[in-house]
Amino acid sequence: MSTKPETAQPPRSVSELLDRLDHIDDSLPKRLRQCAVLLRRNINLVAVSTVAEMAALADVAPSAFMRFCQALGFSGYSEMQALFRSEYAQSRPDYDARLSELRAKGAPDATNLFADFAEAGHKSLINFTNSLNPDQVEAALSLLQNAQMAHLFGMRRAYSVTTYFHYMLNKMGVPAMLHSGVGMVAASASFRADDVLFAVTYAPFSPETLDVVTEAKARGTKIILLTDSADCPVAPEADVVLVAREVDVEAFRVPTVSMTLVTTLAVALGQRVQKE
Amino acid sequence: MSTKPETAQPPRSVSELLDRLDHIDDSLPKRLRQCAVLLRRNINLVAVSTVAEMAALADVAPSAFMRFCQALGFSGYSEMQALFRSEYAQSRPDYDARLSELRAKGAPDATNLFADFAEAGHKSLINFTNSLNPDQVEAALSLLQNAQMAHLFGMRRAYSVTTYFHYMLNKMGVPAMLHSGVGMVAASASFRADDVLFAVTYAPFSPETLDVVTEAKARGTKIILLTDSADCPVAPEADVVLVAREVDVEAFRVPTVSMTLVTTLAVALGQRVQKE
DNA sequence: ATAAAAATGGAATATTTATTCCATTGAGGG
DNA sequence: CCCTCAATGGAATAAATATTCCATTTTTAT
Repeated sequence: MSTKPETAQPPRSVSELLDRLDHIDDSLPKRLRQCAVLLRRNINLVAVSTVAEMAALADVAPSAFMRFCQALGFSGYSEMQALFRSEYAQSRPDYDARLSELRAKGAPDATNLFADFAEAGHKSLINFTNSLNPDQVEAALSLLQNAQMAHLFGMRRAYSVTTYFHYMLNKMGVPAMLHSGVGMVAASASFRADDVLFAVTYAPFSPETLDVVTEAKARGTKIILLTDSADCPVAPEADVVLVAREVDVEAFRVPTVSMTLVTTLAVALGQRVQKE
Repeated sequence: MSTKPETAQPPRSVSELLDRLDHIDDSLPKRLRQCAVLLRRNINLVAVSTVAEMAALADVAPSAFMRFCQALGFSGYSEMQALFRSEYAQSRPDYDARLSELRAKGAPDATNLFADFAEAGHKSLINFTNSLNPDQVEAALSLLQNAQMAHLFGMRRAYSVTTYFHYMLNKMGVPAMLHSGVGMVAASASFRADDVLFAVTYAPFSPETLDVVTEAKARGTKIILLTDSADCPVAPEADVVLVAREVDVEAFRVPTVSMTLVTTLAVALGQRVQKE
């Protein structure tokens, strides 16, 4: 109400802050924009860094970063940092504590093991989120949506994933067929050119799945491949390759990312089918 | 090498710190033990709090907390905090940033959806870890270990879970039988008194699974029930009930916790079987 | 091309926060 | 019961950090 209240009230949450960032982004002078870019890319650092450190990362003088905070509506860096710190403290209320308690000597092996697998799950989800390519997901969705029928194929550990995908697709009203591979040598007999094959296989890749992909290719069926490594021998045959790498614990894995991805695909498809 | 080097070198990681905490815990004077307890329960706060705040939480003078840090081998609070800050900065390298980027307007729906499911997965794992009861897991393990045969039963969404459990148990060399429920009205015919039934069912509970549990009970077969609510009608019949609640997104769920739990059980069993 | 306005970086200052010191209290041993 | 030594809390000091100020540079408008 006095000088130049770019934005009168400070943001009350990190997401509110990011919104505000979107709005003023263009009207910002050079140095302050550098700060904005850095902040977007490193919001996680604010809670544990000093202005000087943030400024250095943004390649900007501390005073510039200071002005940036004020342009955002804060009284200064401290006020902004307080926001991040409180959100951080709330977001993991007692999880870390619980983990440390579990890992303390005295906790049974299995409990420790669960803690390890849970941690691996977190990391897997984080890694995948970081490397997620929206275009590929879109491509997979459009193949699935345009197909007459989705054939799901996966052996061994991959079978659970196709099983869940099948359940979800059914639920969403999307035509899908689950191939179990057992006693179904002729699975590929039903593949048609206007179908899509959703094949899941992890290293070491099961020969059955590789064969099915090859067969599908020959029949002109579109192919989506869900695997854990871009080195999968049939990757070149696929129209879309989705790579879901799971962090392991003593060489064992939970298909957390695959399950999450497959669920996402099914729900997204369901939404699109309904809109038609 | 001079005065009283309780512990010469400072811990180099948070887990190393916790180890050290275990060792010196007993020999600590009253106030310092308060600090130790508080630290165990709130390790997540160190990165974003001042000594004064930590001391207040521990109900201790700042100088006492200071001495506590030194007893742990640090030169002071700052050095200890630096450890937590660097681990924090590394653990979520750019995940928050990525999430905010994904959720920004402009990202495709499916990508946003994945971010939501990933977030739900994190929360589910955290919740379960927080409420995990080691005794129940131990009880389940001992039933599985002593059984002649483990019968796995689950319909619909639960089927993927039993499917994966079956795969893992096979891999670990534990005798297990997967019942699909389809065309197997007589599943329970094979239940024996020295077997165990591992039944999985989520609300709304499928009648087939409830029947199978009832039948198993009648035959004297031990029962482990994995479900998402303690209200499951057959919970009273079960010898062990494992409750895995999944956080949902628009009423849809990924069975992240169930898959993780089942994997844990299988691996833990495998380790025990090998040791025999 | 020039003046006015905005932006910038560095240095000075204020504030917060960590750390040390010491007088007082409390516990354990003879 | 007294002496000794460890432990404690509060106050004093030191260090780190945020914040402001201002001289200088850069941009913009005319």
